[in-house]
Amino acid sequence: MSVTIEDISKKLKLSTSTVSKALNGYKDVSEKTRELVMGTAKELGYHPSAAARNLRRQRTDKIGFVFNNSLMYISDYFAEVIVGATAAAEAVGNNIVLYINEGDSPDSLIKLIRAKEVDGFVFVWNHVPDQIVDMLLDEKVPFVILGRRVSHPEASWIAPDNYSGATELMQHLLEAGHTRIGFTTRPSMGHTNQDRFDAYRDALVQAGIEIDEDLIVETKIEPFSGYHAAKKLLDLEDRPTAIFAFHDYVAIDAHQAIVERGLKIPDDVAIVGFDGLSVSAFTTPPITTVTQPLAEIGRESILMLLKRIANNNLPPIQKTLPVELEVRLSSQLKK
Amino acid sequence: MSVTIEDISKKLKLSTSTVSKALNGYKDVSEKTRELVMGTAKELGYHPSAAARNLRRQRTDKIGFVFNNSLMYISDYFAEVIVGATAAAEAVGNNIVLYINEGDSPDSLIKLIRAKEVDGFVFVWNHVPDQIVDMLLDEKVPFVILGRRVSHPEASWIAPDNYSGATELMQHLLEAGHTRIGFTTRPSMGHTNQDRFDAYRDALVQAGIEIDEDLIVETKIEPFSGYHAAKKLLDLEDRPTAIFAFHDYVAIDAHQAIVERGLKIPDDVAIVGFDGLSVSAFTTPPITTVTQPLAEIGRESILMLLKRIANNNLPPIQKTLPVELEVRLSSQLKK
DNA sequence: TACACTCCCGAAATCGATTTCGTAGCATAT
DNA sequence: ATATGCTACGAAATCGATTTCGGGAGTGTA
Repeated sequence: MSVTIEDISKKLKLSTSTVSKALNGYKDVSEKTRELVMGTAKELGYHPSAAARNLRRQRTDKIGFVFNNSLMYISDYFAEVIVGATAAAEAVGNNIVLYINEGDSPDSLIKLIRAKEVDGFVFVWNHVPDQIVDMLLDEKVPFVILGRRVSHPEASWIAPDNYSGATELMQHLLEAGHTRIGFTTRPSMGHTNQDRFDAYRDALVQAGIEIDEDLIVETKIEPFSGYHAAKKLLDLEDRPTAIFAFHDYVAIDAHQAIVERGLKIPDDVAIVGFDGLSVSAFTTPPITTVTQPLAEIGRESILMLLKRIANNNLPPIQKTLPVELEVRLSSQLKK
Repeated sequence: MSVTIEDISKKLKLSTSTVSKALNGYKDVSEKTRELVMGTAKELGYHPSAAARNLRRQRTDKIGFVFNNSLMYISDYFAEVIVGATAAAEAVGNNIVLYINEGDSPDSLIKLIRAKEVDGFVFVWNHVPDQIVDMLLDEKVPFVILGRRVSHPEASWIAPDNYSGATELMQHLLEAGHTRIGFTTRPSMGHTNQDRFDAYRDALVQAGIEIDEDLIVETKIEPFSGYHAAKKLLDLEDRPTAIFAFHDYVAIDAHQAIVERGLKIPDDVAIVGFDGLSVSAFTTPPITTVTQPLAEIGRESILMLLKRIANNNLPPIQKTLPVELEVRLSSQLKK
């Protein structure tokens, strides 16, 4: 049996009320008793039962981190985010509970909410369906969406500045003299994809280059999808001299396709990715990308969520974080 | 206010006892009332309060997953493990709570134990100090160490078969005709390192090749450490024709050093890694490695832990999992 | 009729903390 | 002397479930 508050109270011949108040910094406890209580608490190795606290205070000091199975494909993204988030949470005595949840069924989420397993959620998702956002707002559960902005005006989110990142990438490619730039996209245009595509299109238009629909190819969210997309681009009669893969993993796939064709990177085809996954630095040549402050995003998501937990009636917080162009060999200037 | 068991009992004019028993499958409830209770529970959207259950049942159905900061360096290892583990845990209604904890101070662990935040721990650590193992055994907390075997006979662990994996790697290199094989090691020899090194040494001895101490170089657990180690090897007068990096990240570092020297992989220097991190497939050429069934390790660690939670007096479980040699271009046969 | 035995159900204790409210004891003001 | 205020503490309610124990109603047996 573990040490409870009662053990302390009996030993000191005090009431449990007083002991609890002494431990929790209430003012109606004399300095002398407080020291006594603190002392014996440490001496006995007392730590309050989480369950009892949770039940009484109706909060858990736990935060749910919700992933979907794409976790495995973005593991280093995840790892950095989680490190930042965990540190921020632990600093204020909170813990992080992991959930893997596919977006299509809100049932298990509802269960978590009803059971009060956590005080709030951070979604590290490619896509949080509107249905779920509505449900969460309905249930008045504090939540923050990480890595992706959503349309609902009442939702809080924190996301990288995809548009300006993609603009920098395009600027970089245009300055290098590329005029035919391929773009890989996703079948369903989420905001992330849309923003990066908008930047692609706008940059071309501003440079006076006409959009060639042939240069825009679809990739699915599955292995080798970027590989096939790149092949399609390389098969074009008027082959692009650069490929803007909208995600580092797609860039790595494309890299492979290019190498297999016997083409040189960046001389024959330059390639750039997005998101700053660490793997993009390990290819030969390493791939130019746009990096995000991942640990900071993780940290910030926790801080945002804690604010909402403290007061869920605050206006939603929506943050766009600056990104940074990281030029690597895969897109070196043409001479 | 959320729906409690009392709401159901009032609506049906039953006692809370009966409602609880109906929901939890007790036999002393008639089939009729059970259906009634189940029905209105669903109708009202009832889910039992986690805190109340935990308090009364003295268990949380939560498992603590403890990492240290190296998490960032082994993110895809982590990701696969966690996916397997989470799936296994959710299948039996358990959840996973993440903790990042440096091995040196057991204080925060003690707090978690005393507060009964979780029912047990899985340590995904490079190194769990004996001090902590002893403490956990003392406190009778169920725990499993993942990815690394430990000396203490009472500890449960699950780890890859490092010795036979490294043996296969060495066999592969020896068959390719290599006789001078460099090995990168760690300053403090843990079991993992030791097993891989033993296999290295034994394979050489069996092949009648003398151990050359110059070919064994140290790496620290920090970025670029493998890079420097490889350079040291390449600087030798009688340069090795192959490098056995004891970890994929070290292999990637070494890869870079070799490329910078203008040497060709595998013609001038072959290279092999260990652990099957997915990044090792993305280099050019991709790096030969030994893969582990990571998702299974994650899953298995949960099952082992659950057994210990059910009965912590069981004899410890210690599992070695088979690994698989994955030959890639970085060590292709010499002609 | 008496007794034993099942089948269902409810009262109440319990898990371990937090928090409200009341008050004894003492000092100070009127 | 009475009123007022302040400090420091304790009694008891409370959070929401689980679980033990006891017993009424109904059936079967001697």
